[in-house]
Amino acid sequence: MAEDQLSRAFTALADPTRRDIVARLSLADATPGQLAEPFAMSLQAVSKHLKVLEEAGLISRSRDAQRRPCHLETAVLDEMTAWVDRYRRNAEERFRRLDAVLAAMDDDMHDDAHDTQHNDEHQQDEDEGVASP
Amino acid sequence: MAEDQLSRAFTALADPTRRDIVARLSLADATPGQLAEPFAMSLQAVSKHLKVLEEAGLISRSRDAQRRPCHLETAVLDEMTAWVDRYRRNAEERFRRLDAVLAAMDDDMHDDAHDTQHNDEHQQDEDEGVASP
DNA sequence: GTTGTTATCAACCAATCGGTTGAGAAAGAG
DNA sequence: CTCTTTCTCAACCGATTGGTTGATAACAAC
Repeated sequence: MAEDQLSRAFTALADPTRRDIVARLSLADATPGQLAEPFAMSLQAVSKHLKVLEEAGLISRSRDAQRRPCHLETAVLDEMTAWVDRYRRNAEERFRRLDAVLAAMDDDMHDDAHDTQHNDEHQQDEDEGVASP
Repeated sequence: MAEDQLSRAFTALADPTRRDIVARLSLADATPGQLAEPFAMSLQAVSKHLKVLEEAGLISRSRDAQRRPCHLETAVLDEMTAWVDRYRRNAEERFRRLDAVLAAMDDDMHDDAHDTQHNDEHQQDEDEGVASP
């Protein structure tokens, strides 16, 4: 299964039922019973979904008599946007540089034959070590 | 399986191997062979991962002789951050209002007994309709 | 043509996922 | 105490996942 935090978080949000739960918890805390009500599935199934969300760190649960109200935690959501945004920015920065190179080549076409050395596809820093099997 | 775009995208990034591929593609386009090289798994396995990423709309593939260079697409990454950020903001805005209510209650303690009606947990707009089974 | 390289397709397999039902724990109400 | 409500745990089931190996397609090089 998904071993690390980020894998658990993405796995959790990969399910539309769980995304709907997160969407509703963003508006108000709710008990498993309240969360299960609009779905055409058993309370036990929703309970499993909540467990997945909790183990991903996306929600926390307190206690109120028999009830176990669920609360959305935003820290892991932050980590997710940070990850996605980092690589989106990497890519867009790369495209921006490529556009600049193409523009320079276009200039040379109209200008003269300069010795342009365009040097895209260079390596940068890297984290998230090579995935282990 | 994951039927909608967002589910496919989150599912795709739920796997550490695929996240590593995305990370490297954010720096430079690469062929399946180049992408498979650092992994301790077969080229066929990586080819499957690329198929998942492609069907999620996260990468596109062109053609160069036998090679099928992969290119990271940023549009779906944008949709993912948009989704996550929306509900993170919902939650944080809600917490901010709750803090305000608590501060007002604290004021009343020091002030006098006013007829404060604090009205959190109200409903807002909602999309992502109730998930179908 | 044949050979070599690159990548995908197909079939298989163990493990996981998302649901079910049934039993039981935990707490308030009579 | 018993009864009800709320929720979780356990066992089961079919479908999907993530890997494997083997065959094959597509193209370059010879």
